[in-house]
Amino acid sequence: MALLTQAPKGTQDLLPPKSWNWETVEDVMRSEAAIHGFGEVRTPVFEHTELFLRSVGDTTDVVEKQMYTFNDKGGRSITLRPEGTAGAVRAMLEHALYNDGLPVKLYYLTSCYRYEKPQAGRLREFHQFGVEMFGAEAPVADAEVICLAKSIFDRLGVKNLTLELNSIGCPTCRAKFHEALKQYFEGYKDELCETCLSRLERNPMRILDCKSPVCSKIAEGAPHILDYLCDDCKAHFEGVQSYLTAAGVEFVINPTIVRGLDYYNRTVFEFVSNDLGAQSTVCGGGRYDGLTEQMGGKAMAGLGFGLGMERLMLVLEAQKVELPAPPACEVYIASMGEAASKEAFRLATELQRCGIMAACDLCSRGLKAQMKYANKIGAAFTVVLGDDELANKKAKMKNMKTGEEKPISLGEDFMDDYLSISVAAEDLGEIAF
RNA sequence: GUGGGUAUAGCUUAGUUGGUUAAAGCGCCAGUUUGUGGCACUGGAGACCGUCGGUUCGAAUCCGACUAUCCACCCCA
Repeated sequence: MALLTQAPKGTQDLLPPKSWNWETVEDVMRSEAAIHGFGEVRTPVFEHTELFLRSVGDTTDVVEKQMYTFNDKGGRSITLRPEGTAGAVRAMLEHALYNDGLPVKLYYLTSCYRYEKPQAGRLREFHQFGVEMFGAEAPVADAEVICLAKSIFDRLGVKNLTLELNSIGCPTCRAKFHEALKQYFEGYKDELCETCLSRLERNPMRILDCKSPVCSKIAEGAPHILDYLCDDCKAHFEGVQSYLTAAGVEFVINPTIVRGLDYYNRTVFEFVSNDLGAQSTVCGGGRYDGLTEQMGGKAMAGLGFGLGMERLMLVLEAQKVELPAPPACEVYIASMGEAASKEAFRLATELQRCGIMAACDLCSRGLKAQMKYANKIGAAFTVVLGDDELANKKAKMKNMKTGEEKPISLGEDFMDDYLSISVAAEDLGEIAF
């Protein structure tokens, strides 16, 4: 029974008026993306499973245990996208967008799916705003992408976000670093937690990220990746920092940032908030220069980020950030009797055709109930229609804030009268549309 | 996947040591001189007390399992 009346675990319905807040935030994102020259890409919710194995990495947790994978009726292995980058890269390569000039700049606002145990800021269906840039190798590109995220937060008025920055080098310098890490942690084999012991062989960098007090204490003395960067990677990382500084963007270097998706190299970054629970990363991203080639396409530099919509909304809520109120009804046309009901509907329709938010009775309610309803939906004006008004082709338009009533024609002058009354009220500051 | 908290109207909650028709506020609907909202008053609808099973003469209340939800680990956005 609950199957029929309860949304699946880890999913959420988005309802008014909250959905209005989402629209507002999404509008800011679209607008900032456009300002920075990014165009929207919409890719399928599902892709061939192989795509994620190759891009995200077949030993990552995301791929190993969190994907919604199934066989379709044609026997293909299909997966609901667990993140946005893979599909965007695939689409970019498939349609050879690099022929349109470089860099290619794309953004998306989509749902993603991961089979995890839900908790604060972590759902099975969640939504990401993300951007991807291809064909730009210079450090300034990293800064541009980071600045785009930053400008979204700034425009929304989000406070207390820390930009944490790191470089995880290229495959060459990372190999040396892995060796150094292994040597260091081998010395603490008896003290490391169980998961970290298994990480020691597979991916020692992850130990740096462990939250257990013992491991993180040990990790404090571990070698820093930054000391192992090759000359090119070092120069690139310094370049990114200098461009960020030039743009006035503050950041802190956090050598423990380790992204859990295999495709990252060089620059990685996160925007973290104290207003969230354990899932404190609102936005995370970085560079993935080898990815296009690894996916069998043209070798191109690439970078981008994903920004969690649900987490951002949680931060906005926690910080009580003021967002614009949903648009309210401008005028409600009440009516008594069938003839008046038709006239009310006709007038409401006429107003709506002019882009004015108008409403009339749809529930056959009494006048008093209609007025109550008008008040409830925040109508700035009401017009009451009865037999007298129909006979005289004249009615009164009431300003719900001041209670003042002004005559309005029901004939050809209706729109003119309506506009002059509403504009006058707006000029007086009595209402605001 | 592992651990802990919670589960009573749409929402927020009360429910005494198990004891009749499970309560309140908000919200919703309708009235309070049959043509005017906000305020106030009156009334109404709305709950198989998460589900199943057990203990008992009797369970919202005690026990167990399951499910959902929240939080943390893990992982990440």
